[in-house]
Amino acid sequence: MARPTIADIAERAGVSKGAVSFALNGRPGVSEETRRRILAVADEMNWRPHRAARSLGNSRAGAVGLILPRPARTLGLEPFFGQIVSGLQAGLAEDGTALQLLVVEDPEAEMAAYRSWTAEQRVDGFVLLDPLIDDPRFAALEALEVPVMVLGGPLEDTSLSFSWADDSEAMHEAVDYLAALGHRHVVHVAGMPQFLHTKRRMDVLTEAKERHELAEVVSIPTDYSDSEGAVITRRVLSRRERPTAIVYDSDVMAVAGLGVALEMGVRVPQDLSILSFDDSLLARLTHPSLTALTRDTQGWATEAARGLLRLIADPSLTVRHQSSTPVLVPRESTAPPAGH
Amino acid sequence: MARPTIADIAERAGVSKGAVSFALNGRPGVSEETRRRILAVADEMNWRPHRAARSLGNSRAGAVGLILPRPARTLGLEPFFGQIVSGLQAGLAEDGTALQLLVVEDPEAEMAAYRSWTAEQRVDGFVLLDPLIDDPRFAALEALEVPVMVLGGPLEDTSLSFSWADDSEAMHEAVDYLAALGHRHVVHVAGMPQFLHTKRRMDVLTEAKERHELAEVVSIPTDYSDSEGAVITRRVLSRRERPTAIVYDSDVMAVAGLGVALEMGVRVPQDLSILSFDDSLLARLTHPSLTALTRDTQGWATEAARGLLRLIADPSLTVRHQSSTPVLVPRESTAPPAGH
DNA sequence: AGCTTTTGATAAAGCGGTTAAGTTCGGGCC
DNA sequence: GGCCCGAACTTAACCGCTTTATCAAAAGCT
Repeated sequence: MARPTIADIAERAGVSKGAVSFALNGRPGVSEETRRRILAVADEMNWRPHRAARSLGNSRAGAVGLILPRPARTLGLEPFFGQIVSGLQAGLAEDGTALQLLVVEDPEAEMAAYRSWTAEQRVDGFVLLDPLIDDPRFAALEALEVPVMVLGGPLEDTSLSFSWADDSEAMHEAVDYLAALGHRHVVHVAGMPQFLHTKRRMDVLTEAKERHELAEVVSIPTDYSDSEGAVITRRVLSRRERPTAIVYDSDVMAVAGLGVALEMGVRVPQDLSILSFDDSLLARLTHPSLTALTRDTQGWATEAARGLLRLIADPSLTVRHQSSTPVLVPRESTAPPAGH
Repeated sequence: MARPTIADIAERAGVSKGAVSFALNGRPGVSEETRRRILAVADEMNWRPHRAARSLGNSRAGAVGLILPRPARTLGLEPFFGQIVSGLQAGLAEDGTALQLLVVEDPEAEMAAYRSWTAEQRVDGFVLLDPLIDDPRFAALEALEVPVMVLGGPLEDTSLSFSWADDSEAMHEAVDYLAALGHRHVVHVAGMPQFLHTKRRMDVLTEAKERHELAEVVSIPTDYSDSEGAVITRRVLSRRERPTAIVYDSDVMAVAGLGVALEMGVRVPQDLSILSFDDSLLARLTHPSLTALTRDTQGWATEAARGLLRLIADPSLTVRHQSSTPVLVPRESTAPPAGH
């Protein structure tokens, strides 16, 4: 038989459609006995709710959107995305909510997608990655009045919910560690400067210079690509006065940087310490393996997903969640500088 | 104003709901003039079709499912998935179709998801990864009568559509190359033996032994993890008679293997050639960089997505598409064996 | 002119659920 | 006994869009 509908069940169980709906959704209006009978029939007929029909009725799409404004290839390159996606997925699955993915090429397309998915009621909410400084998306999304969970923060001047990890604290830990090892010349190969977390990391570095009386501390922004990571590394290692330590904002760049060091005959960690502000298989597989700030990205995303579900259930909420601070995992790529 | 519906448009344009529907969907039943007027009104009111409502009517969900039976963390580890996902996405986006992702822990959950998503009409079709030998999913999916595009093949004894790349041919190229360099002892660190493509690669190797009169050729199956890759490598490099070349079925394992070689003081490529049957950033970032069989994974997925869309439009079709064969890209990790 | 087609539009019936608003009925209470 | 009430169901409207049946008017044909 084709898909059974609640009408079929109703007929078979000898009750009305309404009663079936009550029974199946566990709400009052039917006796326990009737409920059991209806459930038995539904089960026997192998009934499943029709998503679209349900959505039409109660205006819940049963899905949330993740829109990534990145060149499509980065998705395959940055392990970060895979972890985020599977983490979100795990959190949403608890509720039977689906994750809809869209990769777009530019910010305009991203905004257009938020608008159309909202208008089409395709999703019940969005997850937003990489909040920017003065992010124009915030106001637009607030105007759309759609539940949004931002992965990053903390955010001010917005009613959007967010889940953040304390990058500043983590960066402190990293710099303190390098300073304790005796490093005085540190370069920070940063990510995109418009990203909120990039800025926060850079700020910590500036401040650390005074605190630890470091001789040199520079943050150099990049686009996160391995090639820029390599270029910058080559440049700073070519200067008369080399840094003795480099902090990279992603493991991809750190690995690229390590490659440049080897290529230039700079020994790691004897001549140069390398620290990655992002951990993944990549950081563990290299030789020497990379000291990294590690965190449970997947768990973070799962938490965020749960928050978003709460938000969808009660849009008046504002969820502000702090996940665990990244932790320094020392590996082989860091050591005291030569002559220390 | 809240979401405008076609009823609002109809009222404003002074026509019936039906006429509006005809006009918006570009089908006959309204005059050109009326159509333009209706479209103008719709545009002005910023109307968007309500997905659920549309789906209810014509039973198209406007989404396809990708269900991954993997431990969630692999998603973040294997660049392969990111490329597949973004590739599929690109193909589906051309049609406004969405991609729904689900990561499940085991094959039972996978099958359950196929069933429930089909029953709930949540998706119009599925993309299937990693076809197995005598894959039990095929029959189940055929029984569900839902459009399916398998990434892999070629498949026999099934009506499912597939898009494949010629692994055998690629493996031939790899082995021929190693043989030409003078290698006689080759180890193949394979993937999961139940995977169709793993088997095909292993078969080629067996056959190549005779063709090239190689002294030793073994395929050792693994679970694709970096740790197994490392363990196997350590084992074969510890034997009295070492292989002079190792072919890895994934770049993650190849990188892990490279690490073991370095750790054991085995020089690459002087003492050992390493070839990866999978290319990504990973293979390029290591030192030495890895010779790899490379292919346009993303493009492959995009093609497959298009095929699936055709299939959804006309379920009587069977799409059998062959994408380009992986190509050998020599890098620094391969060379003639010592003393050759 | 008289009749059949074609064209352009309408009204209404779903699609498969949810839900507000009845309807029945048995029981408790005065 | 009459009245009121809550529990257990039923009815029917509705969600937004598609589609079929219907119809009036214009156009085509002999």
